[in-house]
Amino acid sequence: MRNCCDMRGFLSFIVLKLICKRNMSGEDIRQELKKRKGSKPSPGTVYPVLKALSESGFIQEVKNGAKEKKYKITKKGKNELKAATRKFCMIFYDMKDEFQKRC
Amino acid sequence: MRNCCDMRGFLSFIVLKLICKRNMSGEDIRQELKKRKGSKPSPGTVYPVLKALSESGFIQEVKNGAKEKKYKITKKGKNELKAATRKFCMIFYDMKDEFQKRC
DNA sequence: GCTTTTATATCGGATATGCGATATTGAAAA
DNA sequence: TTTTCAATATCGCATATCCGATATAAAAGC
Repeated sequence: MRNCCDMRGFLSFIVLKLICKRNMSGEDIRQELKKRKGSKPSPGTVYPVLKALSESGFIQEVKNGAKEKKYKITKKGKNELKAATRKFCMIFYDMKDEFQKRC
Repeated sequence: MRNCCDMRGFLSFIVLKLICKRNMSGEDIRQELKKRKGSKPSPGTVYPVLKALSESGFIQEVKNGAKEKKYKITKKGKNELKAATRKFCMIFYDMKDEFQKRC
């Protein structure tokens, strides 16, 4: 997640955040993003992100015998997410109020 | 702000949000982003965004006689911001908690 | 065993973003 | 008036993103 929070490409950030909450597969992630965004990201969008996160050591495959690969976040990934979250909150500082209004 | 919240390019979103809070110039915005991000975005980053927002009718130049151009948000810009904010909150739903922890 | 379906993987390409460099403008200072 | 400086403006470019298409693989159903 080299350039996370450089103002473009928050996808890997979100994906890492999602996997942090619970182990997820590529399909799980596509589903979840469909719920949030309205549109389901294409396979060519999601899988390369998973690969990159995996190669960076931020997530790790959980073997469950099935075709579907679930990923879990690693220690390293948690640290990365923490740092990215800090940045995110600084950048989108104002959004705090919006969330409060809404939730 | 055609593609706001398509997961890349949140800069125009932030800029619109900032200008909504108070009238700002390009320099003001660069300063504010430096505070938040750590690095000051280059002129080539900020001014084209202002131009685009202006051409879309989301912001409007405020004549103050000075060299510095202040922009204010327009009615149309407010609507756009509102819609974008709604999307933002849906996508980054989880971040609500983070903000609460932090602020 | 064969077909269908579902999930994963990869590749090429279009796109827009953000930067650096440079030019221009206008105000203030000298 | 000229110089200096700060803010704005524009241009070309490298880059990463995300998509669509396609391929592979594995499970399920028949």
